Amino acid sequence: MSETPHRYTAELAGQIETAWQDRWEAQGTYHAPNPAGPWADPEAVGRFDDHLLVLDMFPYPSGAGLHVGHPLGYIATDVFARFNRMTGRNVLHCLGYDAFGLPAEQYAVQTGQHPRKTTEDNIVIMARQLRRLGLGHDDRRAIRTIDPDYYRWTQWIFQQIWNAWYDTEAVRPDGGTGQARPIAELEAQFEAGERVLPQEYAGRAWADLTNAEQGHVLDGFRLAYASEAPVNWAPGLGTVLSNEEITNDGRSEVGNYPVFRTNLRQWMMRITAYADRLADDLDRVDWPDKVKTMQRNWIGRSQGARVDFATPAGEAISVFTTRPDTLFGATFMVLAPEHPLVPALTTDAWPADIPAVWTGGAATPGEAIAAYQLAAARKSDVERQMEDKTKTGVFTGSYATSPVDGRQVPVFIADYVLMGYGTGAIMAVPCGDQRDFEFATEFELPIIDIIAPRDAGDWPGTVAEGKAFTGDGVMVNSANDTLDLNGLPVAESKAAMIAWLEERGLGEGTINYRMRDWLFSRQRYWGEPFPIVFDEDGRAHAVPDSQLPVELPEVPDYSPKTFDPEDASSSPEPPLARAEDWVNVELDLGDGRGVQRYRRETNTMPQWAGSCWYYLRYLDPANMQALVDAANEDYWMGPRSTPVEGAPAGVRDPGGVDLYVGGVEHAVLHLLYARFWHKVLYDLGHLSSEEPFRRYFSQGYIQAYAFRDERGQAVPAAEVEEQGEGESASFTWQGQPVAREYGKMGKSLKNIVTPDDMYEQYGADTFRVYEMSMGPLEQSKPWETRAIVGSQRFLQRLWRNVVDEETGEVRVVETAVDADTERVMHRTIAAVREDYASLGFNTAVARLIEFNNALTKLDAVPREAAETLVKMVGPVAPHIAEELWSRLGHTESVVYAPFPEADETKLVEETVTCVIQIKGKVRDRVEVSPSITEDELRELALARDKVKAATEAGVRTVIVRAPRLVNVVPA
RNA sequence: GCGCAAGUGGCGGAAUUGGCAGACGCGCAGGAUUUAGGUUCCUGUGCCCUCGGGCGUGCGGGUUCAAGUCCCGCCUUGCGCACCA
Repeated sequence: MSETPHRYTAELAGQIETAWQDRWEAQGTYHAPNPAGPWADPEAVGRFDDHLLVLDMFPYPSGAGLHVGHPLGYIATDVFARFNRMTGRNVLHCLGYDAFGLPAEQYAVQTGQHPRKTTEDNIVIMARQLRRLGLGHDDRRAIRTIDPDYYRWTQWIFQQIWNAWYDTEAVRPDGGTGQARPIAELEAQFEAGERVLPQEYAGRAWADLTNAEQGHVLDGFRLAYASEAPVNWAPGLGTVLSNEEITNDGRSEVGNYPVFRTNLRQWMMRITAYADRLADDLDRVDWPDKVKTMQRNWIGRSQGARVDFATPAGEAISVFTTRPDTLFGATFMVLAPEHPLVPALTTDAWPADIPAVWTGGAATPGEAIAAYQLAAARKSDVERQMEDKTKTGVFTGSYATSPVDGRQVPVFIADYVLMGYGTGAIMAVPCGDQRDFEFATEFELPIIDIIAPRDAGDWPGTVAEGKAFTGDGVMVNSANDTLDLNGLPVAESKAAMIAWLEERGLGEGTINYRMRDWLFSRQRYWGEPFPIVFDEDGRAHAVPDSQLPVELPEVPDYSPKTFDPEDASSSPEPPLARAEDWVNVELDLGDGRGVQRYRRETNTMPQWAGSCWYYLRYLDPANMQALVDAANEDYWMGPRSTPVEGAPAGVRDPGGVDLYVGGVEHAVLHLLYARFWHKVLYDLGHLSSEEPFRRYFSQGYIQAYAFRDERGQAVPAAEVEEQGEGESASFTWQGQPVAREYGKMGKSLKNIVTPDDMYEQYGADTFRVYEMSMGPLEQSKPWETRAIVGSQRFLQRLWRNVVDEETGEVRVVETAVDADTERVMHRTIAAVREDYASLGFNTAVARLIEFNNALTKLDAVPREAAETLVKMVGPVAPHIAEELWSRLGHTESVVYAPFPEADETKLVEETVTCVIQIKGKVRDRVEVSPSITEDELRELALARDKVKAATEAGVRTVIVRAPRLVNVVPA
């Protein structure tokens, strides 16, 4: 038997932790009351001063289980949530599962096991791992996207979006312009003749259109629409992907398969309608600048003009330019190889007197164009990246007409112009654009300088300089009979040019976006079915609310048909298409048409669908009448009275989740999609908040070292031994040298450390404290298992300060706290409060350790000091805090105990150390009263021996910053 | 190439507004307790030193009585974007 049977060991910690976890669960300790809805408890809500919604990114329940990196953010939000509970807030914190997803489906394909089974098994494992961490989650709200009660609302939201159009003219209640509105209102406008029909139906009245034609018109406006468009097709995955899911080198983010552009009929979300608001409203949320920038770049808004160049083919070439001011310098045009006008512009024979390089060595333009198009199509994006950026292209044989001066400019095709951006065609201004300059040089094209640097008398011109001039300057060579830009600066010239073009119908000022609409359908089994059916004419109809959810059918085979990853000519075949009985149905949609035969949509929604809005369901998960009761949404997420820090003056607060913590890998995808859906729901009147995430904090990652032997094989990191230190350190495994690398934790790297290992060896509280003390939350940092003992020692000392290790008796004394300890205590309270509130958990833990160490040095710990410390430890190490709190004689949980408040009057020191510097170097120290005056301190300092010795030649100046510093500068 | 962030002991990291660089922890060294190991406790721990002091926050300049912190120029690493018209 050990001499210290009541020592805080991993084993005892484990007993304490699981016991408290059971108690919390049984008592519903973390249930947050709602003001309305099925759980309405306004009385309980009324007992709180304020409310707080804390959110973690929605986890996917991976079969691999968690490693020690995963809980970092969950612990951080838990500490923050617990701290806020202790300051009197009604805190909503919970976690559900983003449970649709590719891995479960792929596993199902391999094993024949239903993905639901795999997914649910994984959730059980993950839930156990997370529960053991002691997170203060409201377990009633642990929703799962795969549950029909949940995806019923995912489908409902889809309907809302499908049944809406974007009215760019509408004025919102918040004063902004542009709003989603029900499609029925658009139909009414057409019916009443208030809105002109699209060009296709020009001259006809709404009533004269057939049903199908009316449907077609409306489909052109819906925010969710099916369209035949170029999409990213990954034959190896058997599905199409959104632009956001494609890596820089043109492969799938999942699985790294080649992706091809193919024309397919697919569901799209009209996210581009929201481009401006998505960009502008970033100003109103508190997010890292880095993430805001990434979203702005993705949206890629640029201001410029559309300009038309007449061509012999009849149809003009329309280009987008951000520099309409440079139109006089346009000396040629370039179309993307896939541009639709290319065939019409390709002439039968080369014009006379053209440089040989224009022809690409071909006998006719047709041959040259065909060869170039083929080469461009064959090149994957990867190959385009790898090649050096020498400009290539061929001449079409045609000339376009410059709208400003009638010059004939040759039209080329070249792969440096992308079909996917702008209009897929550019006017090339070699003097002002480096790419155009390079092309012009390569193809012996004229270069006209139309902008000169300001005050540059002897500027030799761009040709002499060998590069385009892209700086600010003044216009030259830019005039015709009715427009003279010469001498004007850039900004004025742009405005003048746009006005001139618009007057003549040659172009117009416009805004272009890089962002495209969001491809929303996938050819997979394990996702939400679309609540859409097609009638025998092929028209899409929404399944009415009353018939939701449209549940996933059972199928014999979960896999979409996959193909040779390189087979670009293949096309998708979704697994649901094989469920014939499910696909072909007779339904009464309640639209007056009675029972009809329909075919169900066989694509499913992407994984983003369920994760786009889960935070709303957290607010009211049991509500069967609405996705969230309006009062609950308003309570938890409604706009706050003051805008976030850093928001421009005068903006309204958009509301949203008070704190969202998660990795930056979702900066564009999830965070953008969720914002889009949220804004649609706001526009349609379902929400009071305009943004989903009022404050987003991007956490760092916990990384790890991995070791490889000389053959490059990973060896178990836990068994590697280190020799030496610093730069001369070397590593061996079983005596053989191994090389260290730094990066992710992964099975194949043999460096995974799991939370379960840590619970077993140290306990959950120790693990929590360690993760929080490793460094700032936003920083990535390496995991080092051996350092965790520091956190264990801290909790052991804390335990020992309260509990006798031999007898198990509480050993605090009922005496008053001495003045020194009291000062340390109040200083700790002040610092820890501030640190917890600002997510500075590493420094909070450091303060707690300092205070605990101070108590350790006392002969006996006074109750007040112990209780204060226990309360402050509560957020970061909740189990030991509860246990000590209870042993100290409290019957109520410490979870809602008021957080200690610092007494200002107790913070003041009796004396402070004043540093005496001579010429800025510390040369002496003296204890002084904190209230010493500047004059007193100056005299005191000048009287010191060291100062006298240094100032024999006199004093030049003395800087006094009472009471902490005096700096004497000798003459 | 463009943009952003970061470089502090052997390691992770601390340092309101410019005002004692290295809090706290790991590791390491020494001591006490212990048969021993472990544990626990105490002491020390930036580098150099002739023990007066000198030098130190990626590098080089600058501003200042005073710079990790501000300014200019570089270097390195990480992240994002990348022929975006």
